[in-house]
Amino acid sequence: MQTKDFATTVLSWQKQHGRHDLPWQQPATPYRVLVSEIMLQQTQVTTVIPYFQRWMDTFPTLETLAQASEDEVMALWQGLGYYSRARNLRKAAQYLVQEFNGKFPNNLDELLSIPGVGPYTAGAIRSFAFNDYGPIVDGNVKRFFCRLFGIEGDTTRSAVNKQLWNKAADLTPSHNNRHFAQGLLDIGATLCTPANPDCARCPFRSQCFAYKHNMQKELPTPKAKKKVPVRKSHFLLQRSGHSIQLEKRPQPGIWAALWCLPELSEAPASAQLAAEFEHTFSHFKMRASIWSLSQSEQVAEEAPHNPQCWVEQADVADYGLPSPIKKVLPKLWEQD
DNA sequence: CAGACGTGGGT
DNA sequence: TACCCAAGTCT
Repeated sequence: MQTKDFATTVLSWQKQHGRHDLPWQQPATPYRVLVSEIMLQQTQVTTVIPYFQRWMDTFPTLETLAQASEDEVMALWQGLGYYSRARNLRKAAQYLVQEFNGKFPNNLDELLSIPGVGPYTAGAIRSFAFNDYGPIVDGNVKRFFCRLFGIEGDTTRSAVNKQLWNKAADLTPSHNNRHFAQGLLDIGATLCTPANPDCARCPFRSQCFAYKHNMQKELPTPKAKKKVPVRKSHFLLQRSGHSIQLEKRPQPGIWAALWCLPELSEAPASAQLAAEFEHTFSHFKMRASIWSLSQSEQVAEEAPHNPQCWVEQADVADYGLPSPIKKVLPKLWEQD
């Protein structure tokens, strides 16, 4: 298929059936595109929308973000996951203000030098913000291309990945990139879905390898699934009046830079079990116990390596907490 | 290269 | 329920 034919079909479909009312599309300024693309990494559109709105209300410009504290940023990002994105987004704003005088570069190499911006996001910024040639390969495009062209094999393998990027580079037009990129994503997100793709409405049906060979379920090649290990975690509940003790999580590691109950290396000798929870991450399952010490034992703690603080119940919302911790907090406040 | 890195929606 | 996996990047 020729580049022009492919692009023409995508653009035509996009105009009629694509998404035109996503919050970050109007207006698609470089800053708004950057924020949305970082938020959308491995995260669904419906989850991102309220976070994006709150973010823009709080940090309307690159400069306001560059001046924000890490804690402010983490508090706004709490619940969205992959928190390095939030730390990097703040660094990105500072970097762009310092090194580029707050004006976004539009070439690939300089975009790739921005913290948290990889090949996909760099291409997305070029396409969405500058309407320039900017090939993108994300999960949607991978799925669409693997089916359309009959590309087999684990898409995380470098050879397969390279093949997909070469396809994208070839098929991406030199005009109308904003609508082309959106069309590519929308075809993947609304037609060429992981389960039960809507082939009947697909403009590429007649050329699709997977449709022709009835291999929609086999393509893209499913990843080998690994089972996640279980790790035991212990947290310390210390209360004083209406306040609770929090500790800033170290970096690197899970929940880095969030505030959390202090984590212990093992269960305390004489302590009361205040609560338990299980939380499954992408790569392990946490089985957590929360321990409260009696009044007399409360001071007996080693010098903390991480910042600690006491927070009033009413002020907890100002702190970025891990989701399962935030969920268990009401149960903890009820206790004596 | 393989693993770390979160959470919630959809089936 | 359990499992897949989402507009990926960094180390």
